[in-house]
Amino acid sequence: MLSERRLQVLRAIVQDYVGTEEPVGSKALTERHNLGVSPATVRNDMAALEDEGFIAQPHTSAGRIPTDKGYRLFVDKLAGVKPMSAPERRAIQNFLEGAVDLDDVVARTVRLLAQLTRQVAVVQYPSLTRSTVRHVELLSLAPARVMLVLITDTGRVEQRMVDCPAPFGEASLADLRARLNSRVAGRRFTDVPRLVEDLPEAFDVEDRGTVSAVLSTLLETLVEENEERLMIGGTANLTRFGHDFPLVIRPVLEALEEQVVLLKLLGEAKDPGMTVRIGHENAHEGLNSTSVVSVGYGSGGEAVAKLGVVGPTRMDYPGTMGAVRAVARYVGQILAES
Amino acid sequence: MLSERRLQVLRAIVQDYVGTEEPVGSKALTERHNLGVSPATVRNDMAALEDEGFIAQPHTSAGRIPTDKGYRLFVDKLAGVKPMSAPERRAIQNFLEGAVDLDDVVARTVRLLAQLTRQVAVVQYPSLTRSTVRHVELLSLAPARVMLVLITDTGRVEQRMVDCPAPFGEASLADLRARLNSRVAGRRFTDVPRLVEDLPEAFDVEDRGTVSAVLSTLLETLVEENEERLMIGGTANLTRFGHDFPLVIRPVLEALEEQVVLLKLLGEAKDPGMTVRIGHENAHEGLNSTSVVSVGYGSGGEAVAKLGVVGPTRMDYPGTMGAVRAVARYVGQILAES
DNA sequence: CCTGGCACTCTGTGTGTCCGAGTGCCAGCC
DNA sequence: GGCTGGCACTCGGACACACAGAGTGCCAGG
Repeated sequence: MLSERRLQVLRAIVQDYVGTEEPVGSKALTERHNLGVSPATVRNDMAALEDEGFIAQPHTSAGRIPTDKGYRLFVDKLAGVKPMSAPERRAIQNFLEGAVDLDDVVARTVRLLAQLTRQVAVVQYPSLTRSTVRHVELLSLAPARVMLVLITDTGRVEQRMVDCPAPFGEASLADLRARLNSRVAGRRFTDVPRLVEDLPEAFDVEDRGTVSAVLSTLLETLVEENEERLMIGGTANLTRFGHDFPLVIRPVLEALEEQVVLLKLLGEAKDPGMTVRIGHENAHEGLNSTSVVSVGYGSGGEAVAKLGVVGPTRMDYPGTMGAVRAVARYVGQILAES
Repeated sequence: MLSERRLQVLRAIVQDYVGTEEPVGSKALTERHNLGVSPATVRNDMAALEDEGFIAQPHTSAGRIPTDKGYRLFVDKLAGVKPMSAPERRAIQNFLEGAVDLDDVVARTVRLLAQLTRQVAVVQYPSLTRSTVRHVELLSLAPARVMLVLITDTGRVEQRMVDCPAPFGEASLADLRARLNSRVAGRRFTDVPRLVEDLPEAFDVEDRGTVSAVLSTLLETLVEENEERLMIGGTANLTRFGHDFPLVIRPVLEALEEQVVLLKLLGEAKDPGMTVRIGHENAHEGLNSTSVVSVGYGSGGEAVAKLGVVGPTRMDYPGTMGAVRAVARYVGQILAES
């Protein structure tokens, strides 16, 4: 196990490197943090930390920079989450409260996160699978064409076309609409399948085909997780990435355009609390030089989606985590209220 | 007026510079394009072109690069639009035909444009103001709360909450729904206001407040142009921008995140055909080193929205314009079919 | 176990030189 | 009058080199 002082040295290295973006040497360390020991001692500690793989030298006779493993230890053991100040919290709340609809909530959240962390923000739309049905609407657009509109408790609206196997009268449609809503309104998505299972039986034989078609489209919509949308913002912050610009930034931009990748990224974070994935811990190769801080958020106690930021591994972890957590909390509140 | 040969020289300079990204000198020009004259002659022509402001030298004793004015002349007079090849056209069509809904159409269009042009693609969602109403749905969510859902002919769905001044019964709601739809379904947005003007009069006094509230929300939704959304993609292509990377790319990324800026950008292009804005012709400062190629598209003959690409002023204009035009045409087809 | 000292190793920077590409101009030619 | 070849000039990029500065590892002594 590493001695207490060595951990302190590691912490100091991470902090300085994050601040200066430059490899940090033993002398500078002793000057800026009063460790109470000489540079020579620190050098010994550094050598030990390097042996353990927590820090590395870009080249001989340069200072040290933390490795992914070093950041990991820093995040897990050496640093907490820096809480937002009261004025900051108030600002967050004010900014989010101005939102007029779900799109706006998400858009504002992205902006806010990007601004607070000065990094790339990613916000997933509240997921369908965990929310509840507010209302299902059926519209007859043509004799054999029905439009299905699903409205969720988070204010999200999904619409689908249904081609009917047989013409479907307005009366039947109204009947189906009423029966459907009385069964599923207010219920969780996961409960819907068994609640509507026997619904076709209540209809005349000639209508059952259409009813089944509508129901299966509804169920499809409910489980269609890959339809999950997300919004990103703050990509301009990528320019603050580092010196070796184009090579690093390119794969990141590419990854950010792949919704699938991002959804997987957020989805992977199983931890109910905050998840930090550092450098190579990210499965996607293009993100190997980035860290992802993500957390679930939701209306009420339960998480319905994730949000987070993507930034260089050399990031201010405590501050970023604090901002992410605070934003998630307030977005949850806003969603619960609306 | 410039002689024919000088125009040829300008065209050659633009083509070479776009290809190599390096200032082009007189000797290289005569070698690669058989102009039938010697380098010395070309130098004289270059001097003339420089006097007129069509080309410039980065420094003395370097080759020339086109100025914004030079590109402008090139686009207006010297180059046409390069049509897509038949296989390319087929590929576009196939790719777009796989789309399942409006979001998907737009998403695919963005991807396609970004891939074809290897630049940043911007696609505006079909605008509300020019399209027609397919259906208006009203749902009663609480005694004094109605949700208004507007479905357009392009498949777009907008929803709004309406707070009613007085409780509103299901019967009245059904009545309003029926009357509303019989009047506005299939009509253009711009016609709606006068079509519903006298609608409140058909209702009991106690319901008129609510009817008015619903109507005014509907009208708001119809004219709310700033709610126009758009989708962008291919930002990874920004990395191919040039050498002086971060300085140029940063403002571009920032501009791209400002929907307002982009909408204005597309909106400014008044030309019914294709519009090309080169460098400083763009009002937004951050885009002064980019060119924007945009065009309207729409279901049926009429343009309902715009799409385009943003790239370095040093871009392949004929090819880009060809791709943009072709994509716009096919998207229009797809929208008309669905 | 810490410390001061010392020799060593790099990188980044600045200087000087050189080469080549490209220019502008001029005199001559068609 | 316009095109051409020739020539002197300029400037940026590449290369070599020296040098200062920061940082290291190691060792002997407290």
